[in-house]
Amino acid sequence: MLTLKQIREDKQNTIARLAIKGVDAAPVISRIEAEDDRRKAIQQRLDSSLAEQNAISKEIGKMFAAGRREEADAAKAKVSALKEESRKLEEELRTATETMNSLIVTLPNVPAAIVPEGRTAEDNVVVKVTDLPSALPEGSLPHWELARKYDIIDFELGVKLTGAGFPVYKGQGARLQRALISFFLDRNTRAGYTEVMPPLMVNEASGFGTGQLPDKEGQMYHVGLDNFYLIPTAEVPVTNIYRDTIVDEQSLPIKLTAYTPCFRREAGSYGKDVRGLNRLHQFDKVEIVRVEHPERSYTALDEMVAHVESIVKELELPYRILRLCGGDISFTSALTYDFEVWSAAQQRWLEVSSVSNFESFQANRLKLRYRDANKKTQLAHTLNGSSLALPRIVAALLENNQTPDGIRIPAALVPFTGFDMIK
RNA sequence: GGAAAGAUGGCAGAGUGGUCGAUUGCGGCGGUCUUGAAAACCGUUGAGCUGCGAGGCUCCGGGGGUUCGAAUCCCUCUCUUUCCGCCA
Repeated sequence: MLTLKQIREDKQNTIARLAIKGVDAAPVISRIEAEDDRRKAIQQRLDSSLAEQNAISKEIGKMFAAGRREEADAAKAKVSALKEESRKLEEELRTATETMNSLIVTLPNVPAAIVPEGRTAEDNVVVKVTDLPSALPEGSLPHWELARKYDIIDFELGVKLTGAGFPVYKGQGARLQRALISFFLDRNTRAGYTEVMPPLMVNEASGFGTGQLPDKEGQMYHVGLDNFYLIPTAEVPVTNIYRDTIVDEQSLPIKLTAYTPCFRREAGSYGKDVRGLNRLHQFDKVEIVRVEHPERSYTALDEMVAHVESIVKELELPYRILRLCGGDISFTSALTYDFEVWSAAQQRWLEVSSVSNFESFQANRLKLRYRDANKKTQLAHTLNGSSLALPRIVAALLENNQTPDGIRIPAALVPFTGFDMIK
């Protein structure tokens, strides 16, 4: 969520830039300001009432000690009256605060200056694109047919065990999954990210911390008996490590990487988008997360993009990098780069990574702060990105590398798979 | 799953109804001493809201209650530890 300070002190700029996300923030901000003014006024009245109650209560203690019982009884009556008043004020304060907060959380993060205008994915800016390979030979297959041909991914078996979107990886297919996970973690730790292995279920507080709750409740699997949620991404447990914490300025940047399965209900998805590995309910992903000093978060974002790019290159996949436009960027992000790899058989781009700077938007909700040189606490900046998500990488590898002799494994991956062809 | 004990500041650990946002120790920071360091000594050291400021308010696991007054009493939830049971 945005900070009140940001909204009030940088009002015109906030309104102007939120317009890039297609949001008319002016009316909401006016209401926030009014509610905040009301809140402050009530709080002042409440505080002075409480201060008086505290003072009198202390006096009462002394009166009793001195045996002045009648004076004490009179004072008691006075505090009772004040208490009645403060109960009402507390109620008013609560409603004012709740109203204000419920308005603030409707505002998305302010996009960075270089976020392009636009409403749909069509308006995203292609920052970089590699050459596309020449068309695949006659008789080339999409990955779901290759998966069957080589018996490496069994979608029907997953339906039997669980349901659609829960594939079973077999033989070289299973080994390829494990190899990719190891490969990604290896490259991330080499780049200075510390590996963590977090829980795959989180409590409500963590869901709120990264903003999945309350809005996207329906997108997560919920374990009712214990009130836990299956994580939709490692971002949730890993970022929540820093919920309600104050870190030393010297400890920044904090760089973490985690492999986890991800669980998503994906309610409402259908058609070609969900074919094969394109969209699953359970999939594997390696994530990178950074906690940064505000002055360095955009440098960090560039580093992360360069890092992810280097991995995609090692996999020898054609790719492009997009800077998302105002309409396509997520609610919480200030600037996002998407990586897409080319699926030769499907003739379409597949998103495999999304790298974002949230500035202090997430940190404000998390209460993630650092102590600066003046010992003041400041909100840190958070960033994260996929490095990388497996299914669509696998889809592209299978399709792009198919040969009459089998599917070729890129050289960088061979040490991890232990084979160079899927046959 | 059953039983018992517990949750206090970065950590350890006092505090069972009033002057306690909290004794003390460790750690951290600043200083004295020293060529430098260590030791010793002195000082300082939680967070949030509000106010130009002085200051005021809130927070002792979460929520609720009793009381003029709650870290302290009551209810409830969560978690931790120990014992028993079960178990990869």
